[in-house]
Amino acid sequence: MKLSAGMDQQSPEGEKSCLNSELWHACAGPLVSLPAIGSHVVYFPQGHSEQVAASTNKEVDGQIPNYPSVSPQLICQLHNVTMHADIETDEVYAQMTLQPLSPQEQKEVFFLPADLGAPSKQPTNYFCKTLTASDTSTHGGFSVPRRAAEKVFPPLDFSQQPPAQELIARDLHNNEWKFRHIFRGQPKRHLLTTGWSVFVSAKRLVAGDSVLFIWNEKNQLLLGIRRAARPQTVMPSSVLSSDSMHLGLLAAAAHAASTNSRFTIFYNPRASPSEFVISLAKFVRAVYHTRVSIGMRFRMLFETEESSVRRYMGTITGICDLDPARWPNSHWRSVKVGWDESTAGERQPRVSLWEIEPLTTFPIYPSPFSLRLKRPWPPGLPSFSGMKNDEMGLN
Amino acid sequence: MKLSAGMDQQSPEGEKSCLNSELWHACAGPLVSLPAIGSHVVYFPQGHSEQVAASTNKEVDGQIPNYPSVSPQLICQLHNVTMHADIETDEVYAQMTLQPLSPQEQKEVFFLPADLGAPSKQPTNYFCKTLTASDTSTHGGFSVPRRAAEKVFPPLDFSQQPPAQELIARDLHNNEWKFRHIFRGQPKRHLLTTGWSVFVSAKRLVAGDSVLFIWNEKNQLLLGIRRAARPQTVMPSSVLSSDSMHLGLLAAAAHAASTNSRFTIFYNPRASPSEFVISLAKFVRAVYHTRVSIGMRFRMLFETEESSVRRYMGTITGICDLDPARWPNSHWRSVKVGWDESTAGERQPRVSLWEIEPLTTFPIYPSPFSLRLKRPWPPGLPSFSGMKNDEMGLN
DNA sequence: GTGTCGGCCGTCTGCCGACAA
DNA sequence: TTGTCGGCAGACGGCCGACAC
Repeated sequence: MKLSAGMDQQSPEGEKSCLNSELWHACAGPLVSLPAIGSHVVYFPQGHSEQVAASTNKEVDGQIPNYPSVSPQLICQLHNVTMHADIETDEVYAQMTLQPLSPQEQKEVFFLPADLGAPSKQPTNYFCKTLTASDTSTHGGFSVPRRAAEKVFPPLDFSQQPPAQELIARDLHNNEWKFRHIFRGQPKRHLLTTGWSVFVSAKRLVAGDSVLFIWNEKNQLLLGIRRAARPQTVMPSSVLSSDSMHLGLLAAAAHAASTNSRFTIFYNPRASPSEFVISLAKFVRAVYHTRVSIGMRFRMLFETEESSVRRYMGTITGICDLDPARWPNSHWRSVKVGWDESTAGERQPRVSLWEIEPLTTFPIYPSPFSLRLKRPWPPGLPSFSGMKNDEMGLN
Repeated sequence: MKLSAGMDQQSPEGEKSCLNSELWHACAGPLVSLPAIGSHVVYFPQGHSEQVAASTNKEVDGQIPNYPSVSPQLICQLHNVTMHADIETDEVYAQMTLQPLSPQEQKEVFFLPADLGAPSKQPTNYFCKTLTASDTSTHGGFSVPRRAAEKVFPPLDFSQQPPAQELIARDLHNNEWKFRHIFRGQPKRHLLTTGWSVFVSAKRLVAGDSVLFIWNEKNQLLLGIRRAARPQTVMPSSVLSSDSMHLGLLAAAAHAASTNSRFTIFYNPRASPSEFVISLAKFVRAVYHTRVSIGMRFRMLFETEESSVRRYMGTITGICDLDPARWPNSHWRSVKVGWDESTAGERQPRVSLWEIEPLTTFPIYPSPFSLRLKRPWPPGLPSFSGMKNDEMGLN
């Protein structure tokens, strides 16, 4: 497939471009938000590198230089965002086309009105169930939790005995799946029978994976899957060494930054430890309009098993560079934290400023951008490098 | 998985390092040879790039610069070669650790004795069959070609009626597969029955794929597969954009060349259009000890359906750079050719010198290295760049 | 309210030789 | 010589309520 021109990367052949946004976001999870097309964003090569490391099961090697040297945060215009799903696995990912701003453009953009955007809406009429051994066995069908069936599926005609109907659901690839929905048994329960096992084997679902049904406002039934985090699920690519991949993303960013040209990245919400393309407004608010200090308490959102959110509390224990040698003066995971709950071993010991809500006794930013920047841009610097300590009063 | 140190990349966790070499080579095909560990090789970033393009279904974009600039051919020491097979697909690939030589080392290596190496031996007791619709259907078993069964399988005890035995074969991952081998029917034929369908579904084989049985010298039965070239089989990676991958391999080679440090590449014999790591001896012989010109006739080896080799004839129609802008003075696919047979549309219009056997009326190199190099190395140049025209008397 | 099981059909897997290419 | 088929027997898929947690 020969492409016309430019560094934009098209979807693979045959991929539907009209992928259902609601379903994509439901599969991606409640915490994932994609910045708006045309908006300004901050891109973190370190975070991108973490995603590659997670995808290849390979940490960044100590001997890979930051080569060629790239700023730890690039302000870009987001020219395009497209939602995709892997044909084989249904894994959701987004493709973004970014264009680094010139130093002049970076100065100007700081005075534009804030574009905080709307957080992505999770669908309201949906449910998500983790599959049991019985659900995935060939011996039977799928047991639908009662509240879920009543909320999400069309009502059954209870004059029939037993009440039953055919459900037609569409997945991320717009494929159609038909299920017999029946209410039977003693005690009575909702079941999906005929059609269910075809779906399970086609998607290669196993106990522990989750399925997700949405009843949208157009009265369509949508169907997504989320695979359980299996330790061995991500295979190292046999295409390119992980070292080359890390160098590749750095080189792509460096080349784009030096020529102010576009480059393309993929964001895998469920594979990546953290979002690494952040809306500029969110970044500015967190980094320049929020005062944090060691000992400060904060809250942070996490996703639950059932695809909803809950807050965990913690305390800031330090503020310093994650990787002082290769990424000095980076805001990426610059905050060291301790978590209140004892199961905290699963939560990362370092977070970025825009991921947390510091708890203060007084509102320090009554409305966005009501506080002026003392110094909107360091005169001599083309990027954020070196700005952190000056602006935040740290150290 | 945290690695100890260095830029060497280890196998994914759990991968057997003692992968059977015979079986790997049989799956890779008769034309694939891996240079010996410790030997000197020439690495072609262009060829590596072609492999990435083939794996991502994405041509190299015209706007990707050769960035940072790399020599089109790097002389390296081959520190390590390991054979691998993809856990999901059984696709064979090799991982190589290469270290570019310093300019001084490059000069010295030209005067070392030639190491032409032995071509990789294909096993003798083996057969390869393309699966029919009946072979892959759930309705029956596998029909073993008579000559194949008699040559490769242990002899049956014909005193039984019908004669039958259990065969145990091991695949690339050293997994065991059991088959009932029976000689029955009217007319009599060899069949694999019980166990066959488990294998077909586990490996997801379809009609058109091939299986390969080897009876080795340790009296073990080995079993490999080769999938048919399906147009849509290679998915674009959702990990890294293909542009970044191309930049990554160039950056990795450039960094290694500038620091004389090791780097790691993957070679997929059945995905890559051509080998891009060539033994130095083969390269030197083809480029400096063979005289070719436009109009010259040549032969070239190709693999057949049945995993043997045959020669096609052609005529040299031109000798020039494949990509003069980004890769000037490269020997990669520098020879334009026309093929004798009318089905020639499937064979590439450009080949490299070491892939062909020019037909001459007199032997121009009675024994390797009997001709001295007029000028072993261009004094001012650290690499092969600019050498081609001088040394070969072209243009 | 829901996960798993025994029971019980019905369909499809899978082994056989027939037959033809 | 070997690819495909009809025939047939048995295994397993898949629908049901029972039962327990």
